[in-house]
Amino acid sequence: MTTRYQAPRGTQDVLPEMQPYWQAVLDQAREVARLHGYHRLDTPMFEQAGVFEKGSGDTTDIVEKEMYTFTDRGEEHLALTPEWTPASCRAYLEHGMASWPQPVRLWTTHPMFRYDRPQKGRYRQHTQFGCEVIGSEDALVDAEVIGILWALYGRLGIRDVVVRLGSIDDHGPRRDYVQRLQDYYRPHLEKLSEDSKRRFERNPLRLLDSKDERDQPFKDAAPKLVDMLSPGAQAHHETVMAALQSAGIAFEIDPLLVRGLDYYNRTVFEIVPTEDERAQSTIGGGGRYDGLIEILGGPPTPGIGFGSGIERIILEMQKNGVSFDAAASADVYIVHRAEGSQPVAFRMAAELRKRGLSTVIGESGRSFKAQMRAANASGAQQAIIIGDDEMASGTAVLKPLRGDAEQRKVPFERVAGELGAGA
RNA sequence: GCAGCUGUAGCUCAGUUGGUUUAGAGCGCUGGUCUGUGGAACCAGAGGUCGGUGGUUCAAAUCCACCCAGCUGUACCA
Repeated sequence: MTTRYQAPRGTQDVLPEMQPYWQAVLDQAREVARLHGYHRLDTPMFEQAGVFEKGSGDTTDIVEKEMYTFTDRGEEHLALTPEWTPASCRAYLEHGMASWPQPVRLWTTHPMFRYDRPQKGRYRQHTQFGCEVIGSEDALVDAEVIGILWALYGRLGIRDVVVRLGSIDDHGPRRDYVQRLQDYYRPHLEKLSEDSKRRFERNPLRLLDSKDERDQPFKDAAPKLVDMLSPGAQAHHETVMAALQSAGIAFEIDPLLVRGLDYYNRTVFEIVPTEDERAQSTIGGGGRYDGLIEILGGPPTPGIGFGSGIERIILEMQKNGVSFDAAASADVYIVHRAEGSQPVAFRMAAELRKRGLSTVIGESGRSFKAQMRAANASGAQQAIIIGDDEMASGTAVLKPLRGDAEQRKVPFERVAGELGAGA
């Protein structure tokens, strides 16, 4: 018994029946990006690991526990892309995009790799639609990228989603806030969950994000960052909200929204289904990262962007009842069974394809009945029948498979012209 | 990472308190009834070491242990 191979844990095959969903998402993503004036950028599947270790932050879960890293034969320390933002910033610096007209608006669809526990909507390899705007600190750009996702989901038939919006201020003022937060929690430290005790030291902001029962009593009275933003961040936040409001984008302020990446400042957001309480239901999320380019060795340069998981978008589409008719696998199906019919069928198929008709040739050895069944199942509009009589007379039978039209005889050399003309 | 649930043909599932040698059904697939005409019907066939390994037993799909995979929640995140 040979072992049966299977797709690696957390990866999946996208079967033909699912391709219409992918095609729809990819098409609409491209269109929405175009409508907003974004340029496509593709980056490699893997990068020097430092891009993420420095860029994403080496205490983040993504880098600490989830990154696929490896050393190649040349002793280079590499990582499969776990998120796109640092990669796009690396490309921005490497290609001197600072000398392009600012800001630079970029988009992509890119596979992402994270070594975490697979579940529905959570995979070790998934694909994200991502947009980044580098070189602008305008709050209107924050609203713009949120608007891109909003437009995309709307075009794909996804209803009942809401933007969760927050601001986590700039890095400087945030230090003061974190101090206050720790002062608040310090007396209660013993009563907190184990996770939260750890958070207290390593990432105090996440204290507010806890879902543990024991931590709930302390959350309400805790100081909220959105209530004490620095003047600059406050004005920025208000501009974003006003813009979203004017565009009719449904959002709610989430004072507890803290995202897992170190580089975020000011605007952070997620888009979630209104009704769905699942842990991994977020379909898109992002935020501002004004310090990131500098961390990667560039000049101070503001930026903002998001990622949205295509697999999760498709799950939402299905929940919203979006479906696609099974596509016909051919326009024309050639049924043939006669001495010497193979070259005739083969050549006829080539002629038809030249005229743009997708054409499939039946299996030479099978009975007429079997081939006709296959022709019907293919969804083809027309069957072409070539048997002994046809070979003798040099004419093929054209049999419409869908309408009421009668079948007719057409000389071999005119078949492609007859069918192609109507196409 | 932690906790729980699940695992029998390609798919959806039956399988009685462990006990008849070749483990079943529907759908799908292939073929036939109809060696030249699809959609319907009928008939037949192929396809499973019952997730894997080891153990208990005269006997395991059924009981036990471990492993693998999927799902659910949680930590995180898209």
